[in-house]
Amino acid sequence: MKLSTKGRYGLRAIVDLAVHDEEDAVPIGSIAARQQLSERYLEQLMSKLKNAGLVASVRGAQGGYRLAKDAREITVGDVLRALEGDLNPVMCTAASGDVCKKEDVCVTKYVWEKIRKNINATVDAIRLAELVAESKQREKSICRE
Amino acid sequence: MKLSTKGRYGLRAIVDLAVHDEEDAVPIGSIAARQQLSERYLEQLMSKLKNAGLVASVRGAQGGYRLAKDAREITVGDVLRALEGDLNPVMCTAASGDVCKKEDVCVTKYVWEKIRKNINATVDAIRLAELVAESKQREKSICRE
DNA sequence: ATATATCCAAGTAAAGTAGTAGGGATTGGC
DNA sequence: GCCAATCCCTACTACTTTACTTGGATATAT
Repeated sequence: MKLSTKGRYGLRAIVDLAVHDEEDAVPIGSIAARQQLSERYLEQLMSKLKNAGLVASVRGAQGGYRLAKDAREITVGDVLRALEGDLNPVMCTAASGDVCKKEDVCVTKYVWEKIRKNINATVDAIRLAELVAESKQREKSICRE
Repeated sequence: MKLSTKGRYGLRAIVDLAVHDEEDAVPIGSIAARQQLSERYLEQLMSKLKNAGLVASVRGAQGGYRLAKDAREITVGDVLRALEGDLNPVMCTAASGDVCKKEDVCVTKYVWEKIRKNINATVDAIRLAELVAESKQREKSICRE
């Protein structure tokens, strides 16, 4: 019942990107340096975020990434699902594909369904913009001295 | 972000035990047969439930397991934590041990904390007795013909 | 051109999962 | 007392997943 590094690193990365998303595109290298992540690994995570339409890339020199939409329009749920796949504690409640055959007999399904809904509602209620605001706030308070 | 078979099988097993918990202790073999689980594997799960004080064992012939307390006093949270350990999406919010050093800088911690609280609140709100009642209900409706 | 970037596809060591296997300890019924 | 049923405990193992690393190809500002 753990989130993998994909979700953990990836969320930190997109928050970092959003914080530094001004005129210029933000290269992976600078995010990796600030967040102390492997550059090559982060590359793969950004690729997932791009495929999900959350970030856009600018290739070539002076290239990098920027948010594909406003930080207020991106939820933590969007980010985590892009990185981790379905946020679903057990497969038998999965939206897609092979559903459990014993579903009318199985009482525990009710439990998994409830957990699934709660997790998704929780992460969908948090917007990237909130984390960005909080992050900028902290940065400021550290630099005040 | 998946629950392992420990949690999935174990919850089914303790519900089954609770349903059949009358005069006699219920042996692992009969639970395994009804739930179609490996007897030897289930043994390990029952051992965890026992260590957590949720079930009690009766050794020797005609032995088996029974609930250590009333099904109304056992929550799904108790069961899942006994089987899976902390229901915690990331370690840095763990109650015990090595806490993340960057906790005052890290905005994502807020997210993990929120998920953790929600998951635990969800599973703590479901009592074993509810699942037992539901399970008996279904059994009855199947046997009615 | 060249340096700076993203992009794409494999490969890999370490850890975790889902069991299996072997044997020991208890106890009810004969 | 003996046997069968049962729980108990520890190890082992095949498989899968994770968390990267590696090697290169492609695009573009200067």
